Amino acid sequence: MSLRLYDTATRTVSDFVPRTPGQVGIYVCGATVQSAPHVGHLRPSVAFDVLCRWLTRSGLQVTLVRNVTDIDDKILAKAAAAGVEWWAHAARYEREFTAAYDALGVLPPTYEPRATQHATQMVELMQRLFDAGHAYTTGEGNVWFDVRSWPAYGELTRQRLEDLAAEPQSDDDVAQPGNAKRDVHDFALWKAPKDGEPATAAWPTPWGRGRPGWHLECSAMAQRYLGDEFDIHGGGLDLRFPHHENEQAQSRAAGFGFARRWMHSAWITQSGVKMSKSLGNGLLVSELLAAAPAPVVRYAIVAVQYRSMLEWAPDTLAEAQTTWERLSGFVERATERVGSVPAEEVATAALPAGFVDAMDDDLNVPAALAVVHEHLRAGNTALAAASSADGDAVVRAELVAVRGMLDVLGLDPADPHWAGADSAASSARDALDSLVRSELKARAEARAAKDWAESDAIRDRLAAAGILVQDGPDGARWTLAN
RNA sequence: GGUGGGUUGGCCGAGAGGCGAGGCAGCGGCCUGCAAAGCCGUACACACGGGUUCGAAUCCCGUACCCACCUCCA
Repeated sequence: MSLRLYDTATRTVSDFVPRTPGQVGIYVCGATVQSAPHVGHLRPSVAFDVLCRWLTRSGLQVTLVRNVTDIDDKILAKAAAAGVEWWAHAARYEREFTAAYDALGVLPPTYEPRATQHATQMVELMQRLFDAGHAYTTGEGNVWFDVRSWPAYGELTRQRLEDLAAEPQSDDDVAQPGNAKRDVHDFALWKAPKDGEPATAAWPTPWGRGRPGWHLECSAMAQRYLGDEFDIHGGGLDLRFPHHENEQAQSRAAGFGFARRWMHSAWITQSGVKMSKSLGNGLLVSELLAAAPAPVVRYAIVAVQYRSMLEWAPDTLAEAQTTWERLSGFVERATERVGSVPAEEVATAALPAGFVDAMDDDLNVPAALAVVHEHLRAGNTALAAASSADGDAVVRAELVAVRGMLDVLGLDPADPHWAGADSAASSARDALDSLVRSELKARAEARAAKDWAESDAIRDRLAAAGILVQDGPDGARWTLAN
């Protein structure tokens, strides 16, 4: 295989060579489950889902770790404000994130570790840092990483300590009076409880009770599930600094190789500006799913290369909907013509070379979709003719090609995930089909008699009931209006 | 101040020295009794100013504007 991927550390696209042949380990920073998921959270979810699908399709065995940060300042603050336990607050939003991922067709990770369940690994990591002289404590529960002790600090994002803003970091990183950090840029490995925080939000360590720093948890969990060194570390663009820089510093200072490659997904913007809840321009996933079918939302996000800003324009969803109906319409009509294709065949058939090349080029999905559209046209053209052995062979070949390519993008319209095919809906559809067919039979007779008034009356009647009729070379077919 | 990213046609969005990506919307056809779907064709581009080159949207220099990270952030 000749997959090439961008690496944030080197800022170049280079050949992806798995650390262990045939296998790939990926760590992606997941959500801090402090509030409902919004459209911005979908970008890395979908981007790394496509990466994993492509790696799998390319024959690699993927181990994906996506963590859940279920303890942090905001969770504690919001839970306190709402008068609920912090862990109840976290659990609630973790469920919302899981539901959002599932709705969008994001395949579950191999492991989904929670920060609160890995205090042991974090203490072990801190001990290594103390032993190596890179950590120090300033009192009960407060443990810091000593950035001056690690000359490589800043290498991931090419920051020099003296160039960083000299102001204090977040509240947590400001040492208490009489409790001074050695350097303002030293970051928290472990945080002492603040006044009023529940006792359940602190864990014992040799340096006092407290809770995990945000950066430490990822380093500890990556090492726990992927080993000392692994292939790819991913996340959103905003995590590069300080989060990923700090992760790399503490893991390497502890003697681990850590991530061999860094990948970051770009923003979803509105009028060029990053969408985020703090700016009040974020769209909740629940709002999106109320506005459009889930695969339409996924298409809108998949369709842009993951390192490019994705502009969420007023008609983004409408456009995605049109395209999705075109894709799913072909798959439906082709399947009616040549019968359903086994999932196994879709998942293993050879993919068009142009599609493979595009995906191998740092997941150039827009270019890959251009290939999908080529095959879509070819399939539709074959479908426009009346059924014949040769023509149907073309239809089937294009159906397999289109579904295979879309499957890599998590967008195969015939995937049961999108069908919502429970047996009740299915039998209801069968019942409806027999009714509609008798109407269509009457219409066909009227048309044969050139009784256009009657023919159109039947079509109008069906349309009023939400059933659209389309005449084709082999007779009429019907679909439900959206 | 430091570190990065960007400016492509009405909109979205690939490309990255010569072969008019693709999609959506528009326009014109074909097919159809009509419609829908589909197919074919088609106008409108590479922020600005210089330069290199036989040839620049792509390379170089400069300018303008936009965005992001350096607090929490996907």
